[in-house]
Amino acid sequence: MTIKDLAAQTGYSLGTVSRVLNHQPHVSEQAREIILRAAEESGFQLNSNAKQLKQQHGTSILAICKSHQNELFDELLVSIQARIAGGPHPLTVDYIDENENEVQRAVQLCREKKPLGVLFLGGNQENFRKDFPKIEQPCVLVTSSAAELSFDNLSSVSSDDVLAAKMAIRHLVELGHRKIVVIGGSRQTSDAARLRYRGCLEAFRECDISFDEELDYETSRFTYLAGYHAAQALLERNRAFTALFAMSDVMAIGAIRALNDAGKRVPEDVSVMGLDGLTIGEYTVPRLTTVVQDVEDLAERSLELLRCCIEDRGSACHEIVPITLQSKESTQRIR
Amino acid sequence: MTIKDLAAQTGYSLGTVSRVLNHQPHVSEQAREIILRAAEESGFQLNSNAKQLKQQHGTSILAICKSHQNELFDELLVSIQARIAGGPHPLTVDYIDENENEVQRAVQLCREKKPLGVLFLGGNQENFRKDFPKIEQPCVLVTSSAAELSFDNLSSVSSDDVLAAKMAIRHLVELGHRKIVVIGGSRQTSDAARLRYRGCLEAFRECDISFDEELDYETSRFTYLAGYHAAQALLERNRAFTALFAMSDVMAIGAIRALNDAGKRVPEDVSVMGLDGLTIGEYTVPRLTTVVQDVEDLAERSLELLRCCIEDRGSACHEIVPITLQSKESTQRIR
DNA sequence: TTGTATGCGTTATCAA
DNA sequence: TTGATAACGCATACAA
Repeated sequence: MTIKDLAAQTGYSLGTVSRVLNHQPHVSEQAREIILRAAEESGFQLNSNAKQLKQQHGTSILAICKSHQNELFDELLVSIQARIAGGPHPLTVDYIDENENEVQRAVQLCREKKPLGVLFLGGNQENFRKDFPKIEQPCVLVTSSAAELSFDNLSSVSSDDVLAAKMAIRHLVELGHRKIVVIGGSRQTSDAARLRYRGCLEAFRECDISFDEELDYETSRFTYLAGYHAAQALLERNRAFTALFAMSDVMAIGAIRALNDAGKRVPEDVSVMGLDGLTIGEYTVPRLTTVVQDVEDLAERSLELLRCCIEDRGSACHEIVPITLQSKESTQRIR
Repeated sequence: MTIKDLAAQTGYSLGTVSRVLNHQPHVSEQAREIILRAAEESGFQLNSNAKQLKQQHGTSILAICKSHQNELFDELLVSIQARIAGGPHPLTVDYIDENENEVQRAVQLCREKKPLGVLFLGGNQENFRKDFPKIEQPCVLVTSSAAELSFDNLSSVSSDDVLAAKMAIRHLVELGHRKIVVIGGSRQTSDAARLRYRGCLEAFRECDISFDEELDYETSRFTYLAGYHAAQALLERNRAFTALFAMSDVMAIGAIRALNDAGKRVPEDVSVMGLDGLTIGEYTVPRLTTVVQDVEDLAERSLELLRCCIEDRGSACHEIVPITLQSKESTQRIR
């Protein structure tokens, strides 16, 4: 079934059918009605390959999701999908491993599929610096800032990672904790981890609290299991900490489980803080105290920035969305 | 950059360049080498729209994921993506709401994108019965059986839902529980919910346990929050139950939180069982006793069935993957 | 082994 | 307002 068939069927020409199907003007009401009805009845769909070949660009928005493990990205995707659903620009999601190069992948997909724009869920500055110039489409880096990169087709929407970590540490300090350990991502491969680590150090200095970068910090991947192991490693060092800050909720939940298994109660023996504000954190026992990145905000602003670049040819800009500390049950004042 | 440019650049003709790029025989080693190198250097990518327009079919596998909320599907997607990555058939994921008609959506996407095959993550028999005949591509329904539908291009890979629910109830009964309540999905819209409900009833009858379909059952969506509310509703009825079975881990985790908030301890006061075997269940406090659907198995068999239909033109078949009961900490023998 | 020519389904330009 | 026609980039049948 092609528009040619539809033309033959309705007695109109190819051109008229195409115009009707694209909601263009200069078509008689009668033609519009007849053709639309015929299309409806036969369940006709334009062939997007032909359409896009002709138009030299696709119609979809591409989302490249780095590490499906990070549940924050899942929640972001839900929100993005919900906003985009029903609209003219379907979302295509491409998942890649934490270790793959998201920018190279994007370069390939852009050449191949010519999407209208690209959303990067997570990403590494180094990769962008090297390969991003090959991309022409408007892009938005989500959850990480691209301000320093200053490409004119790369916007970004992120939280202030330094501040987020600072807020977490400060909260623990305000509760009277002075012996605090930290679980975080690899500072080499994750921008977020690097910035949050900096936030921790600044907060410690600010509050005049000692922190041994070797003994009080443990590197972990962003998974429950890695968080679990990291907490175990910290326990084995016998640093007698009263509080633990994990750079992501997933790690924090893994850590709480490890503490429990080691006979420590949370929050009575150890206060635990997370960062992200995942839904699951509201249902754990105890509920997780965390610094919330507003998923709805991130999704909304990302799409708005992308839309603005695509439709209005606006130029790149970099937004920081506000974060909030949500004090729940996994932290308490030291006795 | 098109193969025309590449032809001009290397001095060969369009046809030769195309043959090289498609790894066809009847090309001299020299031509192959020169053209491949030129393509490499310029980072050339075939235009997939033109290619697919010509070939009359796409190259990708389409996954339609119903309800992103269900974390089991997320885990499945990770596993599927991992298996498919790097292969010749990229995965395109399309998320739709729990209430949308996945088959109509598939019909549209199949006409438009002509994928090689379709994976349905979740689905409703009714929808298939009505609209599936419009689809020509080989498809696999994952997590739900399509045996009764008997379309010759629709395979399925699923767990035995009736048995899974039976195993859960039996386990609780073996621990001495006789007052058991159940949280489940809507039996109208979810096949899994309907079958699991049947399993519950059979187990109750088998064990000669009374179960009031009105008072001991609560319908819930497959989310933490809905599980939470469902448990609250059950508590308010004062049925004095000692065990609760939730038809999904997500609901179970929500229910545990509600029980805690109501001052009930799990498992001391109430034993709770889930179903799915999500990763998060290993990290909750207490760890969740559950009936595990093997995600790796489901993913592996689904892709294999699809591959077999696509490449070897095999016919549809319906597999059941084994499930296992994993007894953890959220259930205990009644005192 | 290589080159040439045709058509895939659409959009867009131009003439009617 | 409509219809004819030329491209879009590629695969492929056929000719050389």
